[in-house]
Parts: sequence; structure tokens; C-alpha cells
Amino acid sequence: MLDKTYLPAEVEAKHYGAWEESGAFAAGVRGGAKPYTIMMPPPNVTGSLHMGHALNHTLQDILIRYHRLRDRDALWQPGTDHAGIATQMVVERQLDEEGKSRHDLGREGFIDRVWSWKQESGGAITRQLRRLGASPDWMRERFTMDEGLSDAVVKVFVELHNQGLIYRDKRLVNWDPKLHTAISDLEVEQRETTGSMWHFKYPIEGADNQYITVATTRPETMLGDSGIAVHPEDERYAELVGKSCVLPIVGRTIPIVADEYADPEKGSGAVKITPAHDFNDFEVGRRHDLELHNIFDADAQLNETVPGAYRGLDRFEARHKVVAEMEALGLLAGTEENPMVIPYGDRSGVVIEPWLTDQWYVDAATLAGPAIEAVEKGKTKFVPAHWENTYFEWMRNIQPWCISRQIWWGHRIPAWYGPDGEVFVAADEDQAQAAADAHYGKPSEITRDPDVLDTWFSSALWPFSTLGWPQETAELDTYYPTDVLVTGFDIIFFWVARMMMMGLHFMDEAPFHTVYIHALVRDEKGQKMSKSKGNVIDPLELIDQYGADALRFTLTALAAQGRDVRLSASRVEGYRNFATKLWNAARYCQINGCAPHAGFDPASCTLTVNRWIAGGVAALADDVTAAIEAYRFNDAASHLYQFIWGSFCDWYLEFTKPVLTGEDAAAKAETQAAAGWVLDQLLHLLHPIMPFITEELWEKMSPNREGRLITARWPEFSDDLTDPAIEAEMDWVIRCVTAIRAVRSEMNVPPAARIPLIVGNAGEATRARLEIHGDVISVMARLDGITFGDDVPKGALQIVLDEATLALPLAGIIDVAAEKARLEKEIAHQKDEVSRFDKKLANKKFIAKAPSEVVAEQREKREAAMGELDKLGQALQRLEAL
RNA sequence: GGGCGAUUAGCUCAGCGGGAGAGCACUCGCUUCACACGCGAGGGGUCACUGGUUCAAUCCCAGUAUCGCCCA
Repeated sequence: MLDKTYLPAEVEAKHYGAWEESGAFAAGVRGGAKPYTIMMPPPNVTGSLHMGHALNHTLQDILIRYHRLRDRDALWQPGTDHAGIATQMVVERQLDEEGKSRHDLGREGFIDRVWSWKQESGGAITRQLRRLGASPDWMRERFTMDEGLSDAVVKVFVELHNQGLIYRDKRLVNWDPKLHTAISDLEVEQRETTGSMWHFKYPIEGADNQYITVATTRPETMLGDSGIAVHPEDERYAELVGKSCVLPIVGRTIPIVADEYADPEKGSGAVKITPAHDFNDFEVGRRHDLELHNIFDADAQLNETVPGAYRGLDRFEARHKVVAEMEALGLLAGTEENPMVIPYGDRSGVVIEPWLTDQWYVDAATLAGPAIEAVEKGKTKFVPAHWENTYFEWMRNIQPWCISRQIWWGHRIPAWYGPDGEVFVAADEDQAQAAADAHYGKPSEITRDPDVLDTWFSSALWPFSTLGWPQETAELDTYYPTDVLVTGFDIIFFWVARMMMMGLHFMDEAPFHTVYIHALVRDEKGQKMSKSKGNVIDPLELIDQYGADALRFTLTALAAQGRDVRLSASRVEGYRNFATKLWNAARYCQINGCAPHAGFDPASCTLTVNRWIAGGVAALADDVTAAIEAYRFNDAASHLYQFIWGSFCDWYLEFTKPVLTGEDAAAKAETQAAAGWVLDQLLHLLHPIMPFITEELWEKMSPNREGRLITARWPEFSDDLTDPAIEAEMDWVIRCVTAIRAVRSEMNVPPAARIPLIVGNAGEATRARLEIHGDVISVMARLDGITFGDDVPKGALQIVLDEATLALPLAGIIDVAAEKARLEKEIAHQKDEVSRFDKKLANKKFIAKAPSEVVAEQREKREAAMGELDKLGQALQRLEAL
């Protein structure tokens, strides 16, 4: 027999091991079955499972398990990415503790060290995903630095370069002075702060005591100024355009130019231009052919181009010194507070410096074209659809993508330089050498570009590189394009957009037909979870405490489209209780010999209750199927919860108690089989969301079955299981029991008291229903016999149920005044109802314009209310006649 | 500044043209032989505000307010 409570820990470990060992997760084992493919967003190899992962992987696992049950050849492709910067930081931190730096090890030694770190502690998250119950095809697990995936990276780089879509350029980049690497726009976090705005006076050349005032938030960059811009239509400065001024401290003469970038409304209307250290100024400088003065080194310290006193200073020290010196010179015109946005590196947390360097770029604008079109034409759909806007917005304004990184861990750029700096891009060194030799007409020395590629460059290839591309593999043929991508909105730009671009360019087809964007998981107050706030809920702790199924069900139930998920432990506790409820229902079934029988046909049932629950199961299967197909995961969860607890446990198991303990052997046998069947169907339908408890019960309820629930078949039923007459009948029974219970409770009838029921004015249907269900009603409403009779005894409670009046004689027990008040309240309520319908039906426009079925429905409702009002009036009369 | 989203019961959220639902919390009552992680019965909402469309608006449209996110 099952234990009294469900204990997740051992059950989870047992089944996960069994699933994985049995090959249940494996794709490609179902002959000609139609593939269903999901590419797991590869988590960072340094990462550990947080609540966002838990939600993301729960939803993917639901889809994969569902389609696996639907006989699809389900491939959920797992793996991790090499997270260039993050991983290098982790290993460098380790070295730092040993008092070493990566330079002590050298490039090769360092990379070996990273690999051994990965061997020992990388990919912890894949073990954590197992705790969650995720069922990807682990045998196919990939890593972006794997040999095959690295081949794909090289091939893509070389081809895009040959096509002119990858090029080297000297531009301003977002330079991280701590990590000593360029990063892409997306890796820069814009933080709002209040800074200062300093106003400086620059003397006009050749004019005594004439100045032009400029405002700046970064005084130290004035050392690199190469011009002043004013708006072409700004009359205040018209006559200064074409003249020059003398840059204080430095002494350089710089021109005053007219450019629309200068905003006459802002500050003085004149703006200093530092083309080598500001993205906007860079463009202005280009238009006016201004000089570029790079004043920083890689650490963002001032270099040898600035006056001696400033060399070697940190940028922030230099700021104070510049301000002090300008003030001493009498050139500081003022200072004010200024709200501004400052760029920070998302990994390093330091202020990013726009810095002039040579880097490799992808011509993203060209690649974006087909990627935009694919979504416009509906080849790829976003769910919810409004995320398309975010995608379009970014894609239509896309900037060149800087893909080179000045770090060691990653895919090294396949480019070599000749003695004069000529670049040779090739798949390997031999080919580069050959190209160089041909170019120079003699054997020449070449050196490889030291940089590596942005991690997202390799992630962008994930949907086809993991399937073996550039080899022409059977997997590629079968599983590309994939079906759905499940991810959070925060990586639409980083990853989704880039996969779209690369997939379309190299595979000619978008990598997936649907992108399901789910919410962010927040804490119960709606705050984003973060380590610094200390409000992080660890999914593994919740799993330890309540079980993986409870956590999965919670995340699913809360995953409504377009809403963030606010998670609290009490919610998880509630769904743990749901698991226990199911467990105990199964326990009850087991105690009463209700087990699934092979070949049982629910349509063959003769008992109304059994036919009723079978119809309910069929409707539930339809609802759950439709919800999952529409990515309405919370609907699926709520249908299951309502049915299992609210119908199966609350009513069906109670209805059948008299049968299971009764004398009718045939009825008992049918009910045992039916209950066993129903439970079995419920386990199937719940399995994608709660895989562990369902697998366990599936096994326990019928120990000798072949196979496992994970690879069973999804229930599908024909329409003939639903019968409106049966539904109406059972609905009546439920209303009958509920009404009696409610009145008993309201009138304070002691719960244990068994009281007789006298049914007056009963029609044929009511008599028949009471004939069949009288026993059940008696048990559930605690009655002492049911009789028919139109004479209501003195001091009876009266309930109107359709045409009939149910009387519960309780002379001496009930309070007549209270009962009178209760009936009067009911009457008042029904009168309100009737007048509401009357009002509506008196409206000629309503009768004329509303659909006839709506009018008819209102009439029916009015009649029903009138009928009830009539019966209640009679009941009140009888009470008053006492 | 531009865009997107939200505003429904004390809390967290479903619903989205024909007089509003769930879970949790709350109140009352239950050792009813699967389950107190339970059973039964309740209380609780001018569906943010203002207009418009419509026979009919919580639902559609416009505007306002507040909050959140993304981009500049």
C-alpha cells in the first residue's frame, strides 16, 4: 500500500535515473515519426540554476514530454556555451588566489587550465536541470567550444568574410578598461545617475578676452578635444564659425565648426568635440575632418599625448585635476547637477570607455534583412505576438556587430597578418600561409590575430552547429528547422535575432517557426531577484523542500502569457498539497481495488457516475491538449487542478463510495475498473507538468505493466463519451447535495445529525434521479431516508431545487424566525433577478438587434427565476401557516 | 523623448462583448473509515478614472493617472 504522504526525494532520484538509463530521452529512436525539436538555450558553463532557468526549462520540458507522448520523434538538444569573458574571469580569479596571472601561464597554459576547470566544475547546471526533471537528449549534449561547433564557427567566419559581411575596421568601441576587451553594445548597461555639468570658457584665437563657453560632463576628455561645434542656424555663434579657439591647458588650436549635432537649446549651444572618445563626436569629427586625439591607454589612464602633469593619471583623477586647473585659470564658468546616463560593462561593472581600436565587425544590417522578412511574413511567429515589435525595432536599427574580444578563452579568429599588416582569412594556418605566399610572391612570415570571437557568435549557430553542420548529417536533415524556441525576452537581441540571421543566411530557413517568450521570475513583491537585494529564491531549495513536481506546477500555473511570474514559497506549498491530494486519491483507489485494466472501454460503462466521469476526462483531455498547443501553460495547469481536485476527488470518489462498499458485484467491478481508468488518464495528462509523481503512481497502480509513463501515449477520446443528459443528471445531484449542505450549515444543524428528506412536487426526472442516486445523496448530505410527499411537516427547512421542494423536518431544532429570514432573503434575491431580466426584455432595441439565441436565453433565465420565486413564496407561506 | 505592458476580492493572478472566477489568506463548523499538506459551509469586488462605439462594455476605441520594462 502507498504511504500516507508522498515523499518526493527518493521517487525523483529513482525515476530520473531509470528514465535516463532506459534511453527515454533519446531522439531518433522512433523510426519514421515526425520530428519535434527544441533547441535548449545553452546556459552559461559557469552558471548555476536560478529561477529563470527553472521556468524556462519547465516549459520546454512540458512541450517535449507532451510531444513525446504524442508519438513525435522528440529532440530536445541540450548543451552549454563557453561564456568567454565570464569563464575567463572565473579561472583568472582562481589563479589570483594562487598569486598568479594568466600571463604567467601563457596562452596555451591558460587555455589548458580553463579546460581542466570545465572538466571539474563546469556545467554544474546540467546536473541541476536533472533535479528539475528536465528530459533533454543528454547523449547529444554539446558545448560551443566542441570540435564540431568550432569548425562551424571557422567556416561561418571565413564565408562571411569572403562575402564581405565580416570586415576589420577602426572605429570607436565600448572598451572595458578592467577586462581589457571590447564588448558589444548589448553588453553595455546604461545606468541613470546624477552627474555634474561643467561649463568651460575657451579663448577665441586672436581676440583678447573673447571666449566661447562649452558644457561637458567629462572634463578630462577636453585634453583630446579637436573642435567646437555650434548649430548652423544659431545666430549667436554665426560669426565665430570658421574661426578657432585655443584649447586651454593643452594649447592646441581647434576649429569652430557648424554642425546640426549642436543643440542650441542645451547649455550654451556650443559643444566641445572629442572624436576619439565619444560616439556622437566621432561622427561630427568625420563630417568636419577633425583630428583624432586618443588620450587613453587600455586601462583608461592618460597616455603620452597629454601634457606631462596628466600622464599616467586615472580618468577620474584627471577629471578633478582638469577642473581645478580650469578654475585656477579663471576659465570655469560654472557647475551644475546633471541627470545623465553612464555606460557600465555588464560583466566588469566599471564605466565603459569609448575607445578607438581595430576590431572585427559583422555587417548585421545586411544579415538582418531576411531575418526581418521572415517574421514579417509569418515564417517565424512570436508568442505573445507583441514581442515582434521589440524584435523589429532592434533589427531595423541594427548597428555593426563588434565580434572580436581581447581575451584568450574562446574561438580564436581565423585571420593572419603578413609583415606589412595585410590580412589573410582562412580556415587554417596552412591555407593562410599559402594565400600569403601567393600574395607576396615569396614565403613570408605570418602571425595569427590574437583575439577571440564573441561567445554569441558561436551561440548564433547553435540550431544547426549542434546538428553537425557544416557536415551534411542526417540530423541536420531531420531536425532543422526546429519547432519552437522557448526563452526570456532579455535575450531576443543577444540570441534570437542572431540565430535568425545566421540560420537564414547559412541554412536558407529560419531556425524555428515559433518563438515563445516567457516572463521574468520575480519575488513575491514583484522585485527582480538579484544577489545584491538578497531576494533570490533558490529553485533547488524549493525542490528539496516541496519536490520538483510542486515547483514545476507552480511555475506552470503562474506562467500566463505576457505577465511576470511572482513566486512565493506559499504558492509552491499549495501545489505540494495538490500533489499530496492526488497521491491520496490514488491510495484510496488502491485500497478499494481500483486499478487500470488493459482493454477497458469507458464507453461500455452502465452506471451514470462512471459515464459522467468518463465524459469529464474526455473534456479535460481536450482542454489540456488545446492549452499546451496554444502555449497557454497556466490554462493547462488550472484545468488539471480543477478537475483532479474539484471533480475527481471531491465528487466522483465520494459518489462511488456506496458502490464500492455495496452489495452489487457488477456495479462494483465496473466502478473499480472505471476509477482505475480515470486515474490512469489523469496521470497521463498531468505527466508533462508533474513527471515524477505521475510516473510513480503509474507504476504503483499497476505494477506489472510494460514500459514507463514517459513513453506512453497521450490520451485521445471520441466524442461519444460526452453525454449532455448524463451531465445534467450529475449536475442535479451535485446541486442537490450542495443545497442541503448549505442550508444545514446556515441553519446550524449539527453536522452529525441525520435527518429525513421529504421531496414535494417532484417531477418524473427528479423521482428517477432520486431513485438512482438516493443512497449517495443520503451519505453525502447526511440524510436519514428520502420520501415523497407534498405535505410539508411543521417546522421544516425548505429548499427549492428546480421544480421540486426539498423539505427537511427539524421541528424543535430549527429557529423558525431564522428560516423565515433566510427564505425572504432568497425571495428578494430572485425578485432582483427577475426585474433585471424584465428590464432587458422590455428594451425594444435589445429584442430587435441582439441575436435571437441571446434573447431566448434571457427569457429562459427569467422563467427559471420566476419558477423559483413561486416555489419560495409557497415555502414561506407554509412556514407562516405554522 | 520613443515604444511596450500593467491597473479585476486583503494578497498573487485568470477571464476579455450578454450582470465576474481561482489559489492563498480570512470567518464558522467538522477526529465523515484516501487525505488536517484534509473535509463542509461562508464573507469579501462602482473589474484605476473620463469620454466614445454598441441593443449591451470589466472586455473594443480614445484620452487621463499611477506603476513596471525596453530603447535613446
